[in-house]
Amino acid sequence: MRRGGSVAKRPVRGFGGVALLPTAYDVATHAGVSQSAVSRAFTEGASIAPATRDRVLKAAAELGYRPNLIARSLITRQSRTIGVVVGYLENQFYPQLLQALSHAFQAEGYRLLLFTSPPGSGDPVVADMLSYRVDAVILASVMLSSHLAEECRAAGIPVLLLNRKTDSPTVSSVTGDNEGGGRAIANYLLAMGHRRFGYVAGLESSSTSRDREAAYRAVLEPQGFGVARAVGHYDHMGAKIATRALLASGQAPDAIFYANDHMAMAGLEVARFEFGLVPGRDLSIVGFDNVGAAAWSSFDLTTYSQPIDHMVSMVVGATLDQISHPQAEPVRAVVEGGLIIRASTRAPAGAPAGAPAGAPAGGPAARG
Amino acid sequence: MRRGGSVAKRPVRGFGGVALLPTAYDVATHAGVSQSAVSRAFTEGASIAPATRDRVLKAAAELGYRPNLIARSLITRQSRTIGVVVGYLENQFYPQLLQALSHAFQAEGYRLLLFTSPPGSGDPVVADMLSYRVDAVILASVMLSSHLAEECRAAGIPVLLLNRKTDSPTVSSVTGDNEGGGRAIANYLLAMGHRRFGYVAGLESSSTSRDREAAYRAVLEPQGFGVARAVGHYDHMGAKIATRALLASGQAPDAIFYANDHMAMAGLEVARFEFGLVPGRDLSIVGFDNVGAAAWSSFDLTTYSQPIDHMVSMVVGATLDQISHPQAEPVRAVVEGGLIIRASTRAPAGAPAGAPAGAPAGGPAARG
DNA sequence: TTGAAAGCGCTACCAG
DNA sequence: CTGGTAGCGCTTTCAA
Repeated sequence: MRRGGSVAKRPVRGFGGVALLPTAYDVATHAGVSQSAVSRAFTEGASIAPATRDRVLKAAAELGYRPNLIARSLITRQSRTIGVVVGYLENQFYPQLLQALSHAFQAEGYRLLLFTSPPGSGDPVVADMLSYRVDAVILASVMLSSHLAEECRAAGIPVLLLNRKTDSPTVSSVTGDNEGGGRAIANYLLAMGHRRFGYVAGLESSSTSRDREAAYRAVLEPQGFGVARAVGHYDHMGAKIATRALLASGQAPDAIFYANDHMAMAGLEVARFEFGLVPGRDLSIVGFDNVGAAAWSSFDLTTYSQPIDHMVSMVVGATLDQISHPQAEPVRAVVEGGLIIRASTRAPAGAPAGAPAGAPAGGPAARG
Repeated sequence: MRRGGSVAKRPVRGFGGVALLPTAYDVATHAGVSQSAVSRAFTEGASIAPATRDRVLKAAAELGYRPNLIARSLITRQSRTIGVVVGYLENQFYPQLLQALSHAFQAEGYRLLLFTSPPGSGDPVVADMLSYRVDAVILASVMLSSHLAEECRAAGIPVLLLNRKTDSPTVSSVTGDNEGGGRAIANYLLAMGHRRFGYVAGLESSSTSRDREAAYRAVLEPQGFGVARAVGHYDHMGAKIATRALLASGQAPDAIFYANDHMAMAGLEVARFEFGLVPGRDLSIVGFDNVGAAAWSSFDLTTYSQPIDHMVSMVVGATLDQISHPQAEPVRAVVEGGLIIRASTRAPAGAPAGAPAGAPAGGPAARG
């Protein structure tokens, strides 16, 4: 006997005074069918007569019933929940990514369980994603300890890295085209006549920053050009400090590539407001990501785009694949972007610095 | 008999080839205790002998066992999950809020289930938070249909509005001090000698925008000053268009208050780059929120702060209260901010426009 | 302090 | 197509 057995129009109040939601059992009684029938009525493609179904749905609506996804998860062993770990949301790229991820997964019937890694605490907080039985884990811009990766693997939970790579062969990753971007930027700056180059790294530990820098140098150094270098820690203030160091040096670079737009915007401000330089005339500043604010007139930043929608659709696809085929090979996708030329870089002789922005070149592509 | 009855060192592989995680039952067998004992070992303050507990924990570690929170939720009727609905993350205020919320709730042992409302689709997506049995719902910057609010109430799920109010007496809310901010801004602009005022609203439907405007007008209009007005739709481009309309008019305002920083930054760009005006000299521009970028040198924006940490700790406290005392009165907290004076507003005669930024005045406070 | 047993609300498998 | 029945993995009585 359940709760005194009576069926109420509205959620029954339990003995503690807390509201109890109606269950499939209540609906069944109300509709005069079995509890199984109620389950079927709410299961896509289940074998149930339309009439029965309608009767159940009507009863459910009257009682304000909704299937309890917790109970469903317990038996289906699918929580329809994706654990997402993001680091810092200051860099606009990540909120944009998060929003796109959320929409894309919602469209597939999944929800995001959000985990932010507070400064110090790495794994411990993240680790209990496993207790929540998320169907997959997506790590955007966070260190993944190999221990956690191993635990996820052991638990059969797919791990996907977004905008980050790892050496571990068991985890999939989706990144922008760091190599292509670094090369494109170097070539473009060379073509614009620059000869003194700088690079502001994100974090030394970041594969993303390293890959961009390596590709940039791979173009410049063979031609005999050195690259002045500073570390901006992916941070607004850090990038300002790095820029000051670069610009205050004897042979200050007149072309600086930043590991991302977030830092490039900070650098541009230092050049403009502290050194009185005009970006696009006295020096060129280039970022990476093409975040929304890069297009604002305060920055008008030349950058290499990371097409968020493509990256997200790629990672969603890979995630769903990994969920349905746990033994599938991990994916390592590189999504091409394109050089977006704006006013922060020197224009070719004869053209005004503030020339119209170029369209992104190239589309998405997966590469081995 | 479970799964053939054998206990493995590592997660057993089920028949479908999918990894099955060890259960409390497996751990019990391995440790030579009952399954109840395993449960107790993982329950804070349960009655269990230290020796037993250690034995269980050791066995659990060997098997890689983690309690299944889904199963726990089913019986405790607490998912330890908070549903958070955010609208658009372009405005940096919301990522900041989200990050702070996430950290604060994580510290209390709760996780955030993220729901973003795709343009168009309002309730439907959000509605299945109820199916996920979230312990509470926090709505930041999203319309709450009274229908959904009612459903939550019926389900006994507390609803909290963050940075937004409603007329419904059953939902709690935590907002910044829109009235105090609007007044402070008006008084400050008056004191700086402005006589032609403008306001750029967010959305007409937004209580936040309306409250700020009303307070602003309540100071200005009794003194005989009108307020030119445009709607920026809380959007970068919308704010630019609104600003153009204001500045192109015959009697253009020389002091414009924007419903938030996100729009104020756009407006400042229009004034500076399209109208050749120098903010802080030719006109004053004021925002609301004090987002991170407001302090960047490109904007150096005078604004009224919404102290995120205080708002978040307030909403977390209220949420936990509502969860543990479902019949508690809804909270309506207003968190005071302070006027942050930067270079985007005209300085008093004699002082340079780019005077050092002032410190926020006043601290947090809850008011009825 | 401990183990056995009874569910939480649901899905999935049976017969019918 | 339908109703019964057996669990999913856990917490929580209840006796011992």
